[in-house]
Amino acid sequence: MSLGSSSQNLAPADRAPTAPLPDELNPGTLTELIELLFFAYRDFTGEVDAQLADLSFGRAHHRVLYFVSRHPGLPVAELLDILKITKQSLARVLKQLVDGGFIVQEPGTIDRRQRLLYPTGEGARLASDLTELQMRRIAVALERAGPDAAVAIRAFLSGMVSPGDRDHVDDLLLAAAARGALAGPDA
Amino acid sequence: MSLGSSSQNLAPADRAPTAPLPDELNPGTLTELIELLFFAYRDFTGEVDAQLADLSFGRAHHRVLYFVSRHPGLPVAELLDILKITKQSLARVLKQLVDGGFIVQEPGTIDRRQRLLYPTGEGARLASDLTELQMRRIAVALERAGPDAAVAIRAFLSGMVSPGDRDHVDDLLLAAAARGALAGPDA
DNA sequence: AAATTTAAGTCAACATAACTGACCTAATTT
DNA sequence: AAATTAGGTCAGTTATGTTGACTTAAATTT
Repeated sequence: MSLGSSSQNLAPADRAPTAPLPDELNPGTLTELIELLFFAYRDFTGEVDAQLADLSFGRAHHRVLYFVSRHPGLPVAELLDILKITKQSLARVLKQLVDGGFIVQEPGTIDRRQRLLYPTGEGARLASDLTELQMRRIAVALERAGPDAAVAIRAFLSGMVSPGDRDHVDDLLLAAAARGALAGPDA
Repeated sequence: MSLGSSSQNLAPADRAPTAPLPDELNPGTLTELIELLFFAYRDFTGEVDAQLADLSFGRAHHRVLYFVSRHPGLPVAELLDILKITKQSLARVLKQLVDGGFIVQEPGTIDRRQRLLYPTGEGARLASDLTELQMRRIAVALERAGPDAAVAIRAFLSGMVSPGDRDHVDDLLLAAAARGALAGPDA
């Protein structure tokens, strides 16, 4: 439409009667959210990356360990679909986690071709430690947003997921919630 | 709406009198937000990555082009601080953007050691195209969250930034808003 | 029962984006 | 004049991803 960045108080002339979208959806607000998302994610992952560097693991290991701990019994194909990487990429990282004793692979009982992934005790403990760091950060952010905002924030983040994958993601979350996996530090 | 497991309407029995922290800060909610953040960011960046692959550019190029377009005249040191990478890492990517005619470097007028980074016309156009994709995605997500939530979401994302950097990030956003840079698709 | 498909693993080569460490130039500050 | 700072550069390394080709074993289809 028109507006430069935020809203009013420019030359009032060319502002005209065009006000079709709610003020919160103007480019200035959207651009700020884009930028904040970058900074938020940079630090959200950076903290955990730093922790993992001590174990000579990287972000890729964390992602695998996280999803396996959160969804124990996850088949490899499902993990690939979540991470959107190739199985060759996964293989190296997964092997290191298995060799290190953080994850075990069990043949599936209904389909014995599958390798279902489970965290070991140590794997679960490590995952829980890292997740606790991230939960703390989220809790801080949530307090600043006002805890009432949690529902809206969840809707926002879910809305960022590509439509073709949104149902899948929601299913995953539902399944995990029903299972009560990785309940957290107090579990 | 979408919510996995939000709150009420479970068996009312085992809900008990333990409510020390606000219901929204329980581990289940925090873990869901962790997970949604991963999926949201995965797709938020994935869409743009796919676009850039056609130009044989990657996410690193996008980040540089984005910040230079959003903050024209950015000194190299400031960009390094934003991206939290080394200057050797930046060098390769920046060179490709300069060689490709997307970014120019001007010596600073007050401090002639500095190289201030500016987008070219083509650079600004490309940045704007990519940003428009991301704005659309954010707008969709914001509608699902309810546009009133924009303020809370901004507070949330800002709260995710590490405390030592939060003021710096807020300053950056303020400066850009005042400048009105990268006005959007119509600019 | 044989043929096909699927889940997973593996080997090899390669690309990108980060890293460390050492060193250089030019401009500014002390 | 000396020291510091902004930026650039060369060389080597690591982490994480990619294609493509091929294998095995289990399930499914014909």
